[in-house]
Amino acid sequence: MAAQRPRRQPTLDEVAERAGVSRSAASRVINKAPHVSRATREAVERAIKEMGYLPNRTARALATRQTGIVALAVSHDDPELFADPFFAQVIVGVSAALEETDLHLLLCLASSGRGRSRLTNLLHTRGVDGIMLMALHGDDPLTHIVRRAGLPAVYGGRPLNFEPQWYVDSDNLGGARLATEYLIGLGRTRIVTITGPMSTDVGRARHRGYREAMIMAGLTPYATAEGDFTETGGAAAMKSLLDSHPDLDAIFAASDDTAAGALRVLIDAGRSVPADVAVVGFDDLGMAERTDPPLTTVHQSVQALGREMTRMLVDLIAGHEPSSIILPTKLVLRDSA
Amino acid sequence: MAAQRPRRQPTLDEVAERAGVSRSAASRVINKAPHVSRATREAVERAIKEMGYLPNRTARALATRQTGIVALAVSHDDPELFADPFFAQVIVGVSAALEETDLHLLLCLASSGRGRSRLTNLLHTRGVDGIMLMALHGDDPLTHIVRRAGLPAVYGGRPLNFEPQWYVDSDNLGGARLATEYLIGLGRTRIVTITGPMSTDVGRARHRGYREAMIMAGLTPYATAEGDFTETGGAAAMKSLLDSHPDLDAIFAASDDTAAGALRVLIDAGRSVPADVAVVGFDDLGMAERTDPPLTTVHQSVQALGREMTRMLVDLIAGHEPSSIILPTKLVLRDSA
DNA sequence: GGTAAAACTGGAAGCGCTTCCAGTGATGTT
DNA sequence: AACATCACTGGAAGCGCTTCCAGTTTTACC
Repeated sequence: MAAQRPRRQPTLDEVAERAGVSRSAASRVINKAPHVSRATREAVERAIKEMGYLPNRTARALATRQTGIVALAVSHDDPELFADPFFAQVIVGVSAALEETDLHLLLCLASSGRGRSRLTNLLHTRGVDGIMLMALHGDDPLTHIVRRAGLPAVYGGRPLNFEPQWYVDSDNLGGARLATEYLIGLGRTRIVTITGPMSTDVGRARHRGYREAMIMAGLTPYATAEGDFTETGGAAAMKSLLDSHPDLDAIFAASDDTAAGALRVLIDAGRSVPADVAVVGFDDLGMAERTDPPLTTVHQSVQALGREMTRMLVDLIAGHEPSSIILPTKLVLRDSA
Repeated sequence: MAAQRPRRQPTLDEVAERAGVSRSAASRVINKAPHVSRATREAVERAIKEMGYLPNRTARALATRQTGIVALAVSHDDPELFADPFFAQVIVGVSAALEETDLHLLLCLASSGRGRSRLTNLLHTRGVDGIMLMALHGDDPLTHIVRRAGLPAVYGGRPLNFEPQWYVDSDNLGGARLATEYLIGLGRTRIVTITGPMSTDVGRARHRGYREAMIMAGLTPYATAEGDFTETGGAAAMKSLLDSHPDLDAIFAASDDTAAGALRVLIDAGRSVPADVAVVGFDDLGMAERTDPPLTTVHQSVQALGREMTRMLVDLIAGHEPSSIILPTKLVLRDSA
């Protein structure tokens, strides 16, 4: 048995006929437009209720040139990246914000070439009213496509190469500085950092925060190893740092995963945390509570990121002029520092 | 400065005019319909290329009554549930499958009442061509709505109250049996289980698998405590089991989070794992590798779940008659048992 | 009571596409 | 040579809604 044939939804014409008014009148009451007499409105409302009428989205979209859908695009070569809890949090934030509107969320994991061209097509064919972009790599062609499509667009996090007109970002620089200053305040001086990929803005900003804090405190940045935000990357970096600077006494890791990897290596090397080596991470997306010892880390509010991106996009679509936002980060003290 | 005005996309009429043919002819070549002469096709194709024409999605949707969008709905009261890595994996699977089609994914976190009514509206207004439903609680009104809307629908996991016509599910029963049999094979006899919520089908199926394995082996199910799939829930259940059955020698936990909580309590209570107590979890979504000791667990392929749901829905939309699927689970041996 | 302005109304023209249909010319069959 | 058949074509009628506009009624005000 196939899906049961739905009984056809009534159309506006039918509603109008039943209410004994013209289609335009009916349309006006549905859209709460002015110039509708009380009698007309009530007749139409009654007919709507009786017939269970709901306006057809597509038809309305065609007439108004508004789809009522916004896209969230995660453009990254590795589809598994999406498994990072970061995105789930973004989506929770986005959804919460959309719930206060009439917009729906279209999710686009544009990893492959095909995925990207599908997204491009979606934009060019006016399949959505606006787009939120995340995790672009530096010279993502999507950037140009979005521009050329002239579609309202907001960025989550800044791409490396250019400053988008509208973006929401966490205060990575400030957070990194905060973390490093805290380590300095603890009396540590041989503070090293494991960065994220230097090919990303996040990676660079968090590194820069570390350097600035060190220099402002009159210390020299003790050592740097590049990680990739992953646990294994963190472990590898930790090993090489331990080799080259065995006397290090604190670490600022650019992500909690990185920190977790570092932590493991440190323990294995017989260092006690935080007594011998203090460790601070970045993100605070759950993982930080589950390391051993629990991780002191810089908290960023990812749901807020999603929420603010959405609000910004909604504003943009409504024709307003929002301004970009940087969300504060804060230090969360646990046991690793 | 507002988003730059996009230069208007050319329409089919304009393409037809440029190619010197009628609109219907142009439409035919775009849709690769028959009855198009070579000359016509080439003229139209040239015009399309020259003008950079792309058919307007909405207009096409109105004419064909197909939106080219499918929904994935997560209907659950707690929006945070979505943060569970499970859903990210589902989405990766869904996206991969959709990439081979011309469909896009609309994601609907229908937690609040408002969220649900927005979803309802989306369905009734024919905003999507089909829907995948997940995480419904027993008597979710969505079920009826979907039915009434007569929309192609597939379920991810079975709801408690009824067997949907089309669903994809992991073999929870079989997995639980596998886990328990393994513990039995280890020579354990005082095997307890911490279940998921008994108000869910997953919870019940995994419990039933445990009981069946025990009974088939001639053992009596030693003790059961109800958990809620979370780490804290697992810890609480573990405590009470340890109280009432201090001599237990193995645990089948209905999820890895549950197992992690149990593990913590066991270690704190001075039991060694797996020597004193063997522990097996369920899910294998990353967490299992990070517990101490790493968790022996039942692996379910969540990406496959997403992928198969999608394929099933696509089939359904195409008018075919797919059949429901149960995906095998398998035991992954690590150190906890 | 007369006028100007305002409120209301329905007809009609879109939005950009698909698809049915009747008509044309080309091809094939006896 | 007459006929049926087929591929092709463009006109026209949708899909279900919004919105402009011109006309009609009401209201407000002197």
